[in-house]
Amino acid sequence: MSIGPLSERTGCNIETIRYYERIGIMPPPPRTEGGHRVYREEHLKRLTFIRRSRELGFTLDQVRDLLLLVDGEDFTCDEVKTMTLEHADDVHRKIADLKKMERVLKDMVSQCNRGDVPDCPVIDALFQTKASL
Amino acid sequence: MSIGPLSERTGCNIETIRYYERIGIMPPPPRTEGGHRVYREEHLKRLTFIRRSRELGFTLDQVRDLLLLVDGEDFTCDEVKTMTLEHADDVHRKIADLKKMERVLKDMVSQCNRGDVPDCPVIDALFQTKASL
DNA sequence: TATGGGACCTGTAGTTGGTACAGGTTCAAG
DNA sequence: CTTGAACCTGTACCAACTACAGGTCCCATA
Repeated sequence: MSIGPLSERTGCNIETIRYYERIGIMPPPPRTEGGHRVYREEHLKRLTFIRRSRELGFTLDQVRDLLLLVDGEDFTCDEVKTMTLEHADDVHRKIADLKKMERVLKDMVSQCNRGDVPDCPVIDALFQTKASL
Repeated sequence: MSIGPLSERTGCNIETIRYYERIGIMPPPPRTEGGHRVYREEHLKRLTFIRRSRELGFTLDQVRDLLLLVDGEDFTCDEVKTMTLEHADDVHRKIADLKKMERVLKDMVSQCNRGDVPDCPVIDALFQTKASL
């Protein structure tokens, strides 16, 4: 399988696959005589793992750690669980922050009923420091 | 007021203030003979506006647009309202995405009760493509 | 077997929103 | 007048890709 099909089967951009190889989270595959990359099922599996982890918001550094555990085969379920829970906490905090933002934005907009006058409560609110965030 | 005090009063990093000037969202202030930047209340007000907008998750491009409206003084409340609502929608979508992530992460972890065995349902799940996201 | 064009190659630069120096100058207090 | 804190410019770096430019390879068709 060349890089195009791998890209299609994983939904991962070709440039991104090469990027992953460059930064060392995908192994350099064998090449044809002419220099084209040749992939096998193991590469597909690994790339799927990476994409799935990224979709779930793990950073590439976290993915690297997960892959170390996978590659070493000496990981414990507990280590993985800890990493995942820590990440879940991060996500949880982000959600809380965004909810605050959303509330403030909606509050500002709700002040705003006056059509096309130039006096704008949203702009006024943005000039206030730390009103309610 | 020099850049240090402006930084302290706005909570905005000195390097960031200079960066904002470089990209053109803060106006170049007058200088002392020796070349040090000298700020007045109007700069403080503008930088506060920028920081507040950033805190609420507006991108610098959006801030630029808001500032155009503010500077032109020909904006209508309606334009600002529209921009803010669009941004609020973005935030809302991000929250929804993160909630999905959180749910999947917690689901994966909940499979995981087995202490220190090497067989790990989280890792297994990461090898699965698009199980439930 | 020749050929055309799509797929592939490398290397570099750009994106967003800053941060982190290095190496030099200025300001102001004592 | 000295000294050291604050300031200056310019460049490089971060994540996680994306987007070229300019060149090469592969393989299906004629």
